[in-house]
This record gives sequence, structure tokens and C-alpha cells, in this order.
Amino acid sequence: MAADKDRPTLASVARAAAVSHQTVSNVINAPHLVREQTRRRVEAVIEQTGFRPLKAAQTLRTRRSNLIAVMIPEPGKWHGELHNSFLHALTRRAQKSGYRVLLFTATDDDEEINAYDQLLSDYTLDAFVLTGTHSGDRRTSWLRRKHIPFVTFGRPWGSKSGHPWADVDGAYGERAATEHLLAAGRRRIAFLGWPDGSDVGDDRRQGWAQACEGAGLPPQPSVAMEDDLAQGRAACARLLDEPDPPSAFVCVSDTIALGAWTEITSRGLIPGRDAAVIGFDDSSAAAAVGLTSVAQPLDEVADACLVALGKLLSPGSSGSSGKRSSPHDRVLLKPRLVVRASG
Amino acid sequence: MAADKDRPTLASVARAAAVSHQTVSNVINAPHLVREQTRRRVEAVIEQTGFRPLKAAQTLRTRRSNLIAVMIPEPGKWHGELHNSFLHALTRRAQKSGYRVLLFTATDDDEEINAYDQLLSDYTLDAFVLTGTHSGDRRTSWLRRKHIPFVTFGRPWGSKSGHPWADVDGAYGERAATEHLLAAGRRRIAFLGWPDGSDVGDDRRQGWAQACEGAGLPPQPSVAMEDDLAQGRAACARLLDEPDPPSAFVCVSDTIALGAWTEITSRGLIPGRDAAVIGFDDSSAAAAVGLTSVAQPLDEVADACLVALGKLLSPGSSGSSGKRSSPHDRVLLKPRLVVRASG
DNA sequence: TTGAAAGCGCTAACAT
DNA sequence: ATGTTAGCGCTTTCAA
Repeated sequence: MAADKDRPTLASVARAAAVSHQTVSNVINAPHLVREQTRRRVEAVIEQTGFRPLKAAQTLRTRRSNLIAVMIPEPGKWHGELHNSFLHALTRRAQKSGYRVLLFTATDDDEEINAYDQLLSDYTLDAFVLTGTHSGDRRTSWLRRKHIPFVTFGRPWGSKSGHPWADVDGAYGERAATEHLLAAGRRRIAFLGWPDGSDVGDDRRQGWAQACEGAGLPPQPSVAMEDDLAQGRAACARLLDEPDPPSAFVCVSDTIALGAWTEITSRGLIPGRDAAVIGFDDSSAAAAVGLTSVAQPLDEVADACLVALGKLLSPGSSGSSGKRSSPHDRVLLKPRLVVRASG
Repeated sequence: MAADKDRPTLASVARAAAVSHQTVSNVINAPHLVREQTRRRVEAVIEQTGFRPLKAAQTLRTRRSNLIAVMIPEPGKWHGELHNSFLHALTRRAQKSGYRVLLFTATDDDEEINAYDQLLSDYTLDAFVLTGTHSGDRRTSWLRRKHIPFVTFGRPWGSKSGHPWADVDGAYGERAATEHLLAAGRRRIAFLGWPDGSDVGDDRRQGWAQACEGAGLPPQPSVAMEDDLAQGRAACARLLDEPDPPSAFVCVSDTIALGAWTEITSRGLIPGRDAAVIGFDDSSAAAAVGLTSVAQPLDEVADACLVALGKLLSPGSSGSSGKRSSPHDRVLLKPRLVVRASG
């Protein structure tokens, strides 16, 4: 490719600094073993030549690549904008810790596991970051069985698998949203959610339910639907046409909230005045139309993931009997309610 | 890490197949050099053991990693959703061709160049894919100077740099949008754009201007602003309050279009009936509110990028005198107008 | 504290 | 058509 004929190597640096290559290696990997004076001399040469060890050679020798892999899901499966922010945060943090992020795609869990296998043997990956965990997740059990280091963005729903994870407290978020509405005097608060059995959706709905109950409200209406704007709109319409229509809608996602928002608007009503709507994810669409929404602290999630990985990969945790993750490696982060015109 | 003590190697496969390791290597890299019978025997062992060559070793030897790097921009700089889709498409295509995508971040061109340098020497990258090209782009000149293979998503604005690129014809998109409005009988069509000097923005505005002119319309109003919803809304308001208000708004982005859409809606007018609005990027927000928008064919862009890279990286194009890119490596793709309620 | 020897797994060049 | 030799650049032993 490029002209890297004259790339500096450990050997060339050693020659220039009049030491053995081993000493150069030590300056980089174990500076405390090298005498101050020698170290400075070597460092000067490194600086001057711009020497950087070749990962391929290091990897071949040490079986560590400083690479972590993340799957990039099909657009639309996860909210793309959200995933992009997460990826960015993760990449930034990884870079700071000397890691790089490798991307791959897969369309289902089995394909993803297959990808792990290939990535592992091809690129000597150090670890994985998984998103979208769910009950009965085959990926986490596979990785555990193989003793591969990994962290998940998402709790180990329905399993007490002890792997490190970071997640956002969806129940807390919806509770906060609901309490915000209660404080504004709303007394009829519907929930527009996903069908039962989606772990994330159930968790979020619970937050709403808890807040309603805590306020001493009678049972409030709850409707389940796919994550689709039209369905959100239809559900909202149906509820508004009932005898005792809700004056507020807490939604499991921005997509559904936008549906409710659209229906309200199209009736000539004003979101936030005539009926409140709150979404989840704080997408740019929410910002665009003035939709109040629950924002996930993706930077913090990425941080937590990397802290956990750091522990997993630091000396002492290798070998097939990797140590159990400490409580600090299960991080539940609080989302933030971003109040806009709609609620 | 994992238990890869017993990982199959070239040597172990060779032993099992009773051939030299070189023959195994040939079976993988140059099958035509191996006798049918031998090949099948070796392949059987490979299949059975699940052998896969270690990239680290291959890279060390060949100076090729099968890795291509892409920068992931700060969320908000590029529309995150868009970039996520592009990344996904790129990763998929790359995977199919035996490449993997490595991510990195940078906050400006110089930092990005710095990242190239590190990535190159650390990970022996094969190529880069750049997004967001602009006039006087330091990145492309740096890469060219160093003879590093790369493709850009975005034309080499303002330079006739002969590197391969793929881009979306923004002028075409806005022309199509405008003509669509003209066909619907609109005769007063404003353009809400970015300030002069943004290559992409200027290109898009031109498409609108051409269509207006082509229809024999007198000069139509054009307003420039930052890519911000509030500014889009304000501009729309101002125009609507003029003596001869536009009946349609062609916008340089969905963000601005959403602003116009909001203003129209808040006046009790119906987008698409009382005043048309068309955005650019076909974001989920556009879909959410029923905003007509110009969709970029990101899959095709990713395809084109990988085709071009394939040529660049295939045997014959290495060395410091890499061959000039063929016309096929400058691909201008037509976007598609997605018609919704707003226009 | 430093140096020398060996080898990670693979491919390129050559010999057969 | 297949085998042999050498070495990519680094780190890990071990010796000095």
C-alpha cells in the first residue's frame, strides 16, 4: 500500500538507541524495569522516529488485539439514531483506553454467535459488547460457556447470569414521566406500550403503573401495540373517543408517542395543553416536534461498559476461571426526563 | 481469554492431511496450484477441524489486514440515523467481500488525519472510507500524498482530485421534489437552505433553482439558515407573512423542513393542502409526521464504495504508483422522492 | 538492569 | 505439484 518500507521497528529503534530490542520493548510495556537514563534515551528515539509497535506482531505473540466487537443492527430494529450515539460514545471511550471497535452485522442471535466465532478466530478479539439483551438470550450463554469476555448494554433479563452489564432504568424513566404529569394535575394517564413479554417494554410499563398507583389513582388504561407510529396514533384515537378519555399519554417509545402526538394535533388539540404526551428515547424527531421524552444516558452506558471490560481484560482475569463480576459491573443508570411542549 | 489452546493451525492441518503447511496455505490462497485430490483431502481436514488462518499472522506477513476504517461522527454533526444506516450497509457489504469495518472518532479533519496515521501503523489498515467531504478537504490530500487507498462518500468538491467516490445527486433530488410540486400546480415555491458555501447545500439549492427556471417561473424566494428546526420554522413564518407567500417549501434537510412543517401546522394550516413541504434525508421523523422527503440510496452508496475499494485493493493496484481510478469509480446516485402527506 | 535466543502462525521464494 | 527454508515484528523466557 503506502510507502512503509522505512517504517521504524523495534529493532531499528534499538539500534538507534544503542540498546537491545528487548529494552525497547520494556520501555513500552514495562518502563519500571528500565533505568531512567536508558528509558529517556529510548523514548527520545521513539518520539523522533514515530515508532509504534505493529499490532499484528503483538497480537500474534500475545493473543490480544485490543479490539472489541459490536454488532450494528439492521436500521429500524433498534432506533438507528440511538444506536449511532451509543456506538460513538463507545468508540470514543474505547479509544481512550487503547481499544478499537470492530463492527459486524447479523440478522439473528444464531448468526451473531456465528460471527463471534469467526471474529474470535480471525481477529483474536479481546471482547464483545452486546446490545438488545432479552430473556433466553443464546448469545450470552454461548459467550459464557466459551469464557469470552463481554459486557451487555441491557440487563440479563430473566436469567441470573452473572456477566457484567449496564442498562438504563426504564421503569424509573416512565415513573418520572408519569409523576411529572401527575404534578401538572393530570389524573387520567394512559400507557401506550409494547405487547406483553418484551422485557424492556414490561419494565417501562411498570414504572408508569407504579406512579399511578402511588398517586392513589384507579386503574388507568394501557394499550399494547407494535412499535409503529400508525398504531400509536390509532390507539390514541380510540382512547380519546372513550367516555372518559385520558388527558395524558405515557408512551414506551418516541415512535408511538409521535403517533399519539399526530392524532392529538390532527384533532386540532394542542399537545401539552389539551392532552399531554411523553415519549422515550429523546430522538431528534421528539426534539423536532416538541415532544417531551425520556433520554437515555448513552455516554454513561458506554462508560460503564468500558469500565467493566477494563476489569475483565486487566491482568488477573484471564484464564478459563475468570473471576466473577463485582457488583460495580452491574450498572443501572437513571434516564432523564426532557420536558418540552407536549407535557 | 478463551480456551484456544487447541486451536488448529496450518501446521496441525498439514500434519493431519499428511502434506506440508505450504500446501495447506496454497489450498486456501491459491487452490489452482494444488492437485484436485490433495486439495480435497486438505479441505476435508480444514472443514473438520474448523481451521481458520489467524489474521494477525497473515497481516504480519502480507501487510494486509482486511480491515477498513470509518470515522463515526459526533451525533448531530451528520444526521445520526443516516450515518447508522450507511454504516450498517457498509459493514454488510464489507463482510461479504471479506473485510471488516473498524470504527474511530475524531472531532476535526486534523484529528482525523492523525487517527489515520495511528490506525495505519497500528493495525495495518487496508483502506479508509470517508464521509462528509468538503472543499479544501485536508484528509483526501493527505491520503493521496501517502498513497493510501480510500473512497469517499461525497464528491471531491472543488478539487479535481481523481480519487474514487460515490455520492448522491442532491440537485437531482431537489429538482425532482420541485417538479413534483410544480406538477401539483404549485407556483410559488420557496427554498429553505443552508448558508452559501456549503457544497452539499449549494448543490441542492441548484436543483430547486433549475426546476423553477425550467418551469418558466420568476425568481422564487430562497432563505439561508443553519440546520436547525427553530430557524426553519422562523423562516417559514416570515415567508408566510409576506404579501405573496409561498405555497410550497423545498428544504435542504428534514430538520429545516420539520421546522416549516411545525409552523404551518401551528397556524392551523394543513401541510400538503394549504402549503407543501418537502425535506431531505427521509429520516424517521419525516416518516413520523408524514413529511415528503428525498431519500438517499445508502445501500447503493455503500455498494459503490466497496466496489471501488475492491478495485483499489485487488492485485495490481498496490505500490506507490497506484493506477488512476476508472470512471466507474465516480458514482453519482439518484435519490428517490418519498411522497407523503406534506407534499 | 540489560541482552540473547526462541518462537507465535503464516506466506514468499526457492528447490525439488 | 509439493516440500523446505527463511523471516515478518514482536514478546517471553532465560542468561548475564
